[in-house]
Amino acid sequence: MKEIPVHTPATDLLAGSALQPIDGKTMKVACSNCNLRELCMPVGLSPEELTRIDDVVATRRKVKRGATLFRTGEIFESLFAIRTGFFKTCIMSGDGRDQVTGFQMAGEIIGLDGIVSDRHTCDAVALEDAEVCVMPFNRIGELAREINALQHHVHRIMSREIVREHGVMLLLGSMRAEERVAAFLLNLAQRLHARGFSGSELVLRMTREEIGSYLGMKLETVSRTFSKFAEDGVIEVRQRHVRILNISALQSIVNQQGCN
Amino acid sequence: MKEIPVHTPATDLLAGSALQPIDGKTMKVACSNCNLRELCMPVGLSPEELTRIDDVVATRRKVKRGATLFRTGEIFESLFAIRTGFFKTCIMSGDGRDQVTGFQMAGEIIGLDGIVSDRHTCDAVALEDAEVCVMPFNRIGELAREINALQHHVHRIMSREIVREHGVMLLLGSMRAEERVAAFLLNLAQRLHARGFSGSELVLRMTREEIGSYLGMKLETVSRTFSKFAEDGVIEVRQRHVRILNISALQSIVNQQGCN
DNA sequence: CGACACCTTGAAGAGGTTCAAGAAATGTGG
DNA sequence: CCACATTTCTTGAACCTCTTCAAGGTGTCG
Repeated sequence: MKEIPVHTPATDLLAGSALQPIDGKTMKVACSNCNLRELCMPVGLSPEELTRIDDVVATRRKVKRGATLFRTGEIFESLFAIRTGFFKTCIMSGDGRDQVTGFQMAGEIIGLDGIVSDRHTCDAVALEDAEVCVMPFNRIGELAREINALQHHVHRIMSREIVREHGVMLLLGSMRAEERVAAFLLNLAQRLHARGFSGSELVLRMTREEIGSYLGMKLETVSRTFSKFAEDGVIEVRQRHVRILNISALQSIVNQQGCN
Repeated sequence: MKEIPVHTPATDLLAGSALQPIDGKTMKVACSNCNLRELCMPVGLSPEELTRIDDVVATRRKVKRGATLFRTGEIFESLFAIRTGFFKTCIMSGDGRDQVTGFQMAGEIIGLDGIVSDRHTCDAVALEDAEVCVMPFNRIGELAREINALQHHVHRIMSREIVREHGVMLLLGSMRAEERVAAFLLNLAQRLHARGFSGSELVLRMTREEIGSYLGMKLETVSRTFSKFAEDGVIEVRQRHVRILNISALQSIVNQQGCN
């Protein structure tokens, strides 16, 4: 794994404050030499463009485990790129029903839901200590007008989220419990793998209940399904540590056309 | 029964042809004097901007009932604004599972899913004879760079779709059958009402099976639920004609916190 | 008018939920 | 650092909702 010039993390002091490099250079928030750049920013930019892109990130912000990055109803001003940590987003219907709409990890962008109404429409909760890049949306807009690649990138990110949600609808609408869990594990593994982690050794950052909410099933069913997979030798489960022993078995579970 | 405001249909002659104003003025495809403009285009534009926006629409296209506007895998080039008619979008997983991801009506935009990969990732099927405005995406991009309101509008449309899908996830993930159907009917009624139709007199353009796919349940369950609502005097059903008799009853069904 | 697609309804069955209890991990405060 | 409280996870058993299978009815279109 490529070693990265570690950015001195924005100190807690800086967190949440706007646009105040503490000592001019070393603390400067910069996409241009961020190791996650390829995940959250467009590729193939000219050096000048790259430098300008740095201006998209106004500041960084730390979020402690259990704290919210933003909450339903709050004014939307910025998108957030996750640098480290793990989030869930969830919406709550009037009657107190809760639905996890996604789990997000390093390099992913959250906050897109807030654009339409200038207010956030879901909560973003850190499932482990996290740090995000704060990207004021109007600044993104300005730059996107000048840098074609950035404009297209913003469109692609939003489109990607739409497509992802189509996949979730397929999962929720037509898969049975075992298929859902298998698909969930495969998806997590694939995303972690893309970030340089093991593709078979997962540490779940969320509870069974949160998984269940996301997958549209009860926590007991999630637990039972894990146990079943473990009995079948497909995975190994010790609390939140999951090891995938037979990835193709998982894949065929997903594809086995359960209910129609 | 209120008589429905019929939109002056674009003549058959123009339909489908590319960019060929038949007599210079009257046939010109134009957003600036389209009665659906407020639904699919930004408001508050200057007259000049309005004129330029007309260039977004390259042409119109008619789609017969049952035909597809686009299909999974096809190259993505344009977004489509629905002028008349009714569509469903659906994805198909590798193993042949089918999932309806949405129903779209006049003034709504389809094709956003294709941006991320330059290919469509779902099928759009007309459920009744339809006509759409074809808006080449690169042209939208160019104009958005110059007209701030358009840029923001594009972002809002995509964000709105993301938020809509969050709602579907809530529905699929946490509602029971009766709640889903009630929510579905209310949503349809509300959207039709916003377009000047009756908010209580619906004509369903889709089959029970398509409703079921969208709501994650079997067609028989959809049918049974309709019957149940009818018995309870909440709606009246005659095939695809549904009349909402007690809208607040429907609303309380949705909010009655079924399973958690 | 007849073929076909669509819708309704019943009865049996399965998958997932609910309720409950106990075990394992995690965090807290003394 | 240990004991205790709390949260999280697992597992069992009964129950319920929705599905499945089946048959008949209704509407529509060539």
